[in-house]
Amino acid sequence: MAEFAIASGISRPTVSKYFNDPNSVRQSTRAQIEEALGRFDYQPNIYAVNQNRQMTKNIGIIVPYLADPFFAEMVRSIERRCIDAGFSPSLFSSHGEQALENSILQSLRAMKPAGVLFAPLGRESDKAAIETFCSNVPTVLFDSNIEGMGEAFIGSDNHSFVSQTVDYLTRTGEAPSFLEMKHPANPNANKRRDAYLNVMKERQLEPHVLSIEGSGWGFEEIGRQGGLKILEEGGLPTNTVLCSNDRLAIGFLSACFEKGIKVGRDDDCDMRVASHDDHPFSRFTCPSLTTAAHDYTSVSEYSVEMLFRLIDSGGRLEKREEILFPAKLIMRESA
Amino acid sequence: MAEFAIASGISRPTVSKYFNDPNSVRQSTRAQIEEALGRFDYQPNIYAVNQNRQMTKNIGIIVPYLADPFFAEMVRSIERRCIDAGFSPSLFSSHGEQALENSILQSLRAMKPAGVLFAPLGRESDKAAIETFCSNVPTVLFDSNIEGMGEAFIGSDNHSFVSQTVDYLTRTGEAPSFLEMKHPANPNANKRRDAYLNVMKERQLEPHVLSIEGSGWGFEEIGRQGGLKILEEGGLPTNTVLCSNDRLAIGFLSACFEKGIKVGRDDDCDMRVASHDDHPFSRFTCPSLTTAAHDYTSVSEYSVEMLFRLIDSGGRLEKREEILFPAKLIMRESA
DNA sequence: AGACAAACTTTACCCGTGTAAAAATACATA
DNA sequence: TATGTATTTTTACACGGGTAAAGTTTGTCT
Repeated sequence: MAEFAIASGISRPTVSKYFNDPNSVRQSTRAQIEEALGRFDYQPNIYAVNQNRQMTKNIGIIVPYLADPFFAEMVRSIERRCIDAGFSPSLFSSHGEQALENSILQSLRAMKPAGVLFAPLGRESDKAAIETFCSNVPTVLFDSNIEGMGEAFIGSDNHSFVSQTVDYLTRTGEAPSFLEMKHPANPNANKRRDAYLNVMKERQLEPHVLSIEGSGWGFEEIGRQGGLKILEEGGLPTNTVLCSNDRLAIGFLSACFEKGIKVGRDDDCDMRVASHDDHPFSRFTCPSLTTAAHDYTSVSEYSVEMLFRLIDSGGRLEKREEILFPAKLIMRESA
Repeated sequence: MAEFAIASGISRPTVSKYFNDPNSVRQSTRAQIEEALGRFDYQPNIYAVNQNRQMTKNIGIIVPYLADPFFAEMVRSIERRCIDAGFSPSLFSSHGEQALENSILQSLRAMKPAGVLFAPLGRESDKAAIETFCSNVPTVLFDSNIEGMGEAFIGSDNHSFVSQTVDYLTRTGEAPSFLEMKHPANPNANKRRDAYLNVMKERQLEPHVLSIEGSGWGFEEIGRQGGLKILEEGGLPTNTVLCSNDRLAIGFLSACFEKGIKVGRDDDCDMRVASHDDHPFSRFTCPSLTTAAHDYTSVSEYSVEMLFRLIDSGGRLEKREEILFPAKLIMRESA
């Protein structure tokens, strides 16, 4: 940088100031530096910069399972917003493993990021490790809430998802049974089951929860296996099934297909299936999946904005904020 | 580190040596340091470390489109291997955009990584930018080859994919037409078309290439739209369709379903559909998709190993290596 | 026990940038 | 043109650890 400063005819501290914020120097100075930047291809050493800056311009993004296109889409949107705001996002996936989540937390702490956007594993998370992390690094949780951790949580309103699907299904046919994993990895699943029970009670309908076995993040296979078992045992109490999430539904639809059960809302169909999330593939299932869509845009936009607010206010919020976005019903062919 | 050194009773240079390689110090010294590490939670400042080390322990991973579960799976495997070897992987997705790919290349250069595993966008890539990058950073290309760039390329043998599916389909029924995007983003698509034409010629069969419109990375939607158009125009020359890749096939299957065309290998089916990649969701399509599987494990394992070899040999290989792994036919219900 | 190599300590300097303080200069306004 | 303020220059130190050189200690082998 010293060399470059000489070459540009500007002092090193001023050049340093320029790189921290091009607008902090006089217009003529800026032009002079940028002219020199055109001649030489100097760029500051990020390690030296980050060592000395009181705070880095890095933002950590942690998702529980990147092979799920839902998170991949989320990440795309979040990354873009971070870059546009002049931050450097670093992406990490826990790949469904607690050990990996913890080690990400540790290496992220070493990165001294300005802030972190964190979608935890959920049930599999090491609460103590997360609590320690959140007390040291400004963190906004998204997608999966863990009570009291992080300075804010941005997610979707599970009750809104379920009430819309239940109401729609009930209005257009038989009331739905609810298909879920017995031990779901993601806490949203529990909220959705509770919402289902509440909504059914309010509507004075009899709830039927179908809990299937399986663990991990291979939801499609779990949905398929569980679906096959239920269909073979003939244990379906209604002709309408509401799945906890789309990936489970994708597996369930494939089980129905294997068993020759026709899914859809036409008269000649045996069963209706609906679900939640608006997974990127749900439009391409056979039949296409009726579902409740996340407000992807709002969740990612608001998560990032909340993090920026948190960073601006020095890493602490007066009180923990929780913001939930409602779902939007997407009517397709499966129900 | 000075404080920690005093606390542990070991000199700072020795502690520094320990962190670079715990085995480089005497066993008793190591034990003493690790005992102190248990009492204090000191960890070296990664920025200071990386500023001074001649080479960082970072490895960059770039994929063209993270919302494609194929790449997400690949990344999982690659990350794990890097971590196990003591490196810190940094993941980037170009999200299908050339501008993003270029900016990733730039920020990666600033990270001075020990090496980079790079799956380029392909047709959309800025060849000049990539060439500059590769000449400055030890790079191994994977998935998509760009002639002459990087020190090595690890990928799948497209001819093996296509010859296996074509032979299987021909052996068990009508010879396939080939469905592809007219302007595919990924160079593998061109190789697959050429392989199809070659194989058909060798077998003395008449080839039929169905090129559909569409650009970008939303392959499912492209496959669906193109499929609908073809089916409506009745332009299908055979009752067997081989898709260039699974995502296209997923879209095509959904078009078939919409049009009431029964896909499968039973006598009452109208059409057979097969494809390539063994996409994580191809098992859950309706019907499940017959496809040729990537050797995910070998490709990721070998890519990482090749990169380590490249790093060990100082960033240059005697000659550029290209290694292709054959496919494995996965017979399911669609053909 | 003696000899020798391996490992460690001490000392000192380096990396490339942020940042503070004081002095000097540029610009804007009346 | 004088005055005040915004910028820049100069100077100096800090960050946290890599690494080299010289001297000292430890360990191993005969």
